[in-house]
Amino acid sequence: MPPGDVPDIVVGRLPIYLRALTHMAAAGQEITSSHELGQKLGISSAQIRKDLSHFGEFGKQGTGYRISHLMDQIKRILKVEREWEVALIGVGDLGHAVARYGGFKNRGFHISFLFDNDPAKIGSPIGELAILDSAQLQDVLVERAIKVAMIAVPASEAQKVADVCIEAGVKAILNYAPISLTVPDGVHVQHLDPVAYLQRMTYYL
Amino acid sequence: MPPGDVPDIVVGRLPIYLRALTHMAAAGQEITSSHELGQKLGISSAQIRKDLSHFGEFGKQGTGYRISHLMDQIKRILKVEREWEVALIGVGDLGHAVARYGGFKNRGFHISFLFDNDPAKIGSPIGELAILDSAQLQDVLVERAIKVAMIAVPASEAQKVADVCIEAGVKAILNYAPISLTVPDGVHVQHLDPVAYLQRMTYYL
DNA sequence: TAGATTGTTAATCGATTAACAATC
DNA sequence: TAGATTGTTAATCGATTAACAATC
Repeated sequence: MPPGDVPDIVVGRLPIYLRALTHMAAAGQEITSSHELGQKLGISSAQIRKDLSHFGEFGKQGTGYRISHLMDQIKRILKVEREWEVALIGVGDLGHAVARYGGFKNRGFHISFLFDNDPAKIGSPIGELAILDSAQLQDVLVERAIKVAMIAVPASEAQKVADVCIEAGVKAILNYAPISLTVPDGVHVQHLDPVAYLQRMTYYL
Repeated sequence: MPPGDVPDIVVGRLPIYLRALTHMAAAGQEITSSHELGQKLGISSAQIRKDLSHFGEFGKQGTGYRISHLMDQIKRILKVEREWEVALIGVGDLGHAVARYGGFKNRGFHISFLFDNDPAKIGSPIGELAILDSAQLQDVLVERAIKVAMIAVPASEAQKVADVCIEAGVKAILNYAPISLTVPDGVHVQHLDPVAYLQRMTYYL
């Protein structure tokens, strides 16, 4: 099935399904149903079946879904059955925490490079990685064919950093800076602005 | 306009508009139009006008929107013209970074309490706040009538912590743990799982 | 077999867009 | 005034849901 045929919003739910399935599997569960999964996530069972039907047939009538099989399939669809090398630009408090965050392991990503432009930080290690000079950013990204970057620099620098990444061939950017990045077609951005999510909830209070 | 009449997805865009307007204002700009704002955000001008029309009339034909006025109105709608006291539960690497994050200031939120269950951390300060014992969580939340919480504990504890928060009257939860929380009606949750956002992009690579 | 659950179709529901009168 | 842009209506587009035959 060609990517263009699947709505964005459906693709966006696949990681949620995968996350829930991972927890079920970790708890030793082997089989689930669209009904059970939907109840856990607050999504209708019909929607889950419809979403999955965009990509193939993964269940069995009367039984449901074998969790390990469905996980494998979703990983394949999302292209996270492999491990993507990720560059993290900006190693302040937040970037530091992201660099040490254990949650990328086994979910398709591995932070391979850290960059900062602060001379005091360049060369010092975080875990097993040394912080590289941002001046080398473009060269390293090109040479290592990095496609995925996370930006954790101040808002005032985020667009500039994004431009360099894109110029170097990066196609997916996770942006921690509280600013909307402008990118050309074919480059994907996701914004992780905690305040925006909080504001979205206070409306209802 | 009663909240029930406004689609969630519209409410979700207001913080994005507010963020973009804030940047324009910081750059000294005083007036904008739905067309300009839309272009910056990759959203159609019609959608922006339609979204805003759910809440009132904030612009002027032929001119556009006075940025400061529109910001005030959106802040009022989102209820962030005030400052919400927020409790942060879990002060590991990530929680630590969140606690030190300067980006909440002037956007409607203020971290007022830090909690952790690690005896080695309890009592030690981060900035101006001391880390409190999680055993006091429920009492403090009730006593101070806290409505907003951020959860940055390990996935295995997140649901338990959320349950305590909800029991204590919290109505909005920002969840950093990579797990889907189950909450009753009337309680709002937003999940900030960076890997889910990355996976959503790798589909297209 | 009887019960359960899938995958899919068609109907419903809701969101986005295009167009334009109103008006600054 | 002439040009620009809003707020709103109606049309279009797309997503969700309900229902059910297929089948494990």
